[in-house]
Parts: sequence; C-alpha cells; structure tokens
Amino acid sequence: MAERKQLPPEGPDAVLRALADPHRRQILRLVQHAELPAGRIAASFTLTQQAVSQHIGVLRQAGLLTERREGTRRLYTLRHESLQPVRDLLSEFWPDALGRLRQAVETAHPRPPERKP
Amino acid sequence: MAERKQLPPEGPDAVLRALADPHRRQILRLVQHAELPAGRIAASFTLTQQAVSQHIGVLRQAGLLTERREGTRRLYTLRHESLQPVRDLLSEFWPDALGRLRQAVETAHPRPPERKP
DNA sequence: TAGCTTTACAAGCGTAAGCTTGTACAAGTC
DNA sequence: GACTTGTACAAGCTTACGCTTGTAAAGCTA
Repeated sequence: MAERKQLPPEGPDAVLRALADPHRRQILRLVQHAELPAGRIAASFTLTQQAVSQHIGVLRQAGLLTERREGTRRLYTLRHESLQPVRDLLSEFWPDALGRLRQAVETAHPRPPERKP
Repeated sequence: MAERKQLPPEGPDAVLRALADPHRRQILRLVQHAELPAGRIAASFTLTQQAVSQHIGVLRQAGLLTERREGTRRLYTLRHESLQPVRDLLSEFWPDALGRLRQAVETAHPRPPERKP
C-alpha cells in the first residue's frame, strides 16, 4: 500500500483555507473578470514572483482557478462554481442568508419543483 | 507604544480560517440549534477536552460563538451573523449564487426598499 | 544554436497551527 | 474545609504555512 504522508486537503477545507488568505483573495479579485497571466498577477504584489506563484498553486489546487497555457504564459481565471462549498456552508449555518431569498422567490412563483430528485 | 507581536487575524481571515477546519465545522453543527456546554461538545470528539477547548477558542475569537456562563459550565451557541464575511465573499466572487435569487425576488416584488440606508 | 522571457520547482527559514500532557482555578457537594 | 466536576491556561512537540533565494524547464526570437 502506498504511504500517504500528507496529501493536500480536499473539498471545503481546501477552498476555505485558500480563501482565508488576503493575498489569495486579491488574486481572485484580479482574475474574476479577466483572464490574466501569472506575471501580471505577480506584478500587482510586492511579493516575489515565486511567492505569488505559490499562492496561485494553492488556489489552483483548491479548484478556484482554471489554467490555460498560451506559449510560455499561463493564463488564469476564477472558476466560480468551485465556490459551491462556501455556498453550502452558508446555507447550512446561516439558512436565512440564502433561504429567506429562496422562500420569497418560491412564494412569488408558486411552483418550485426545481429540485433534483 | 504597545508592541504587537502577532495579534490574531481579524475580519474575513479569522472567520474563514476558523471555518477551514472540519473539527470546528462539526462544533458549529452541534451548537447551531442548541446551546451546549463545552463538555458535551468535547464528548462528541475523540480529541482531548483541551484540544476541543482550543478549537472553541478559535471559533470564539472569530466571533462565531457566543459564550454564556452558568455555574462552572460555559454554554456555547452559534452566532449566525458572524458569517457575514462569508456571505460578502460569496456575493463578491459568485454574484450569481445570491444575485440570481435576489434578482428573481426583485422582479417578482417590483419595489423592494428593504435595505438599510 | 544562443539568449531572452515566463513560469514553476526546490530548499531553507521563521512562525503559526493543531495536538498532547500537565496544571490551575472556579463552582458545586459532602 | 476537602473532594469532585467543568473548563481553560501553559508548555512542548510535530507538521504546515508563507516567504525568500536559487535554479530549471518550456517556449519564443534572433
């Protein structure tokens, strides 16, 4: 059997951990609408290029970024869907935050069979 | 001047970091509806009482728990509002997750002045 | 080919996180 | 008072994190 020393966290852990750093949130802000190369991302920090590359790695491993290679450059952009664990967490622990809205919607549209079986 | 060596993280960082641990999320599940004493929380883990106490400390410092003392016991419960940073983050990076619902609501109720000034 | 650009990989350092054991302290019970 | 219960504080250990410097690899360009 393979000895797994310490494989990276998965699921909600990875996403939440990745988001718990201000530098990384700033990176997400940069790429949430535009697709940017690593270099341009790094240029907007006072950190070294390598440090930013590591942050990008964390975000990528958490599934928060998509990578597209173009020549020597790597272009990154936010994968919104990967925030699903955050949404789930919110709806679990603060149902009002989403639920009140949902309820209002369902009240307004009295046929809500919009749920998967 | 006071020397601040490394004061604990504040705002979104503290909340997200606190939530990024499965043990702590489990604690929140336990106290999200019921107010429980530290001992009963600790009893549902295989960790030591002290370890759980430390997790509670992290959650408390992040503002996620309220503490009420009753005799020698300390009763904890979830402070839902403290999840606001998570909600903010979600609405910043995944506006659809909340916004689509909001939009539907506003379409259905064409005058929604339900916002604080 | 050589040289340049863009980016990641690697090693090392200091600090923080998460855990354990040991202890202290406050509040009830006898 | 002495004992028990409920809980936090403290020290110490191991591992992870965030950063730096150094280097290598992949792709352009001349």
